[in-house]
Amino acid sequence: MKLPATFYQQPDVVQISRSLLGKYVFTNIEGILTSGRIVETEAYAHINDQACHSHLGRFTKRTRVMYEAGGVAYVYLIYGRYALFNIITNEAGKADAVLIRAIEPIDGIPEMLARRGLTKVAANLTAGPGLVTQALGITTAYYGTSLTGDTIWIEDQGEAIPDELVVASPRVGIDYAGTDAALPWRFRLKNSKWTSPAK
DNA sequence: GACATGATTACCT
DNA sequence: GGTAATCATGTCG
Repeated sequence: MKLPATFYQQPDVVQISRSLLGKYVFTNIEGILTSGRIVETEAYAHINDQACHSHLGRFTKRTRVMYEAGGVAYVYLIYGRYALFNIITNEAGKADAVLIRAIEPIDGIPEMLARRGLTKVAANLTAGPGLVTQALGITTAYYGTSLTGDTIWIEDQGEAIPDELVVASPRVGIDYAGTDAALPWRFRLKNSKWTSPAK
């Protein structure tokens, strides 16, 4: 079941971030179908969150797509090397986002290995936001792609993650955000070997 | 138009 | 555990 636009347009980005655990992200890029079970996410809120790129209503070429209605991809390049994949949520103008940090590889594993330049499946295949995009074939060319189309989408396969399997902790790599860096907006599946190693 | 830097990862010691 | 790689974006002039 492909998640509909209404799922992404709910108002609470932290709640969406939490509920994306156990969902499946698919890409159909260059004729190759790949997918993975989402095991780690982070929430970024437009309001009261200095770590969010849209903080204080910044509206630039990069953040433009964040202001669209929930259900589009926000992809950008970090450190000149890695594309990071975010899902825009909330209604148009609210500019909330969820970063996909790690997945458990499911479909198209040989293709994901090839894209990563690896020969066998290991924990580092998709454990990290820059690695997920490499494995799935997502690049900045997919900036603004609708998640209700047939290129990148998310499916609910009926799996519900109980609260005791969810670990909430501070987000990674945003020390510059001051007190907001302590918000427990990173969600991981407990005991999953596919979550990212970064603290 | 110049310049500093980051939602990171890989490889070296 | 330390650090180099590498470039689009944002900020300042």
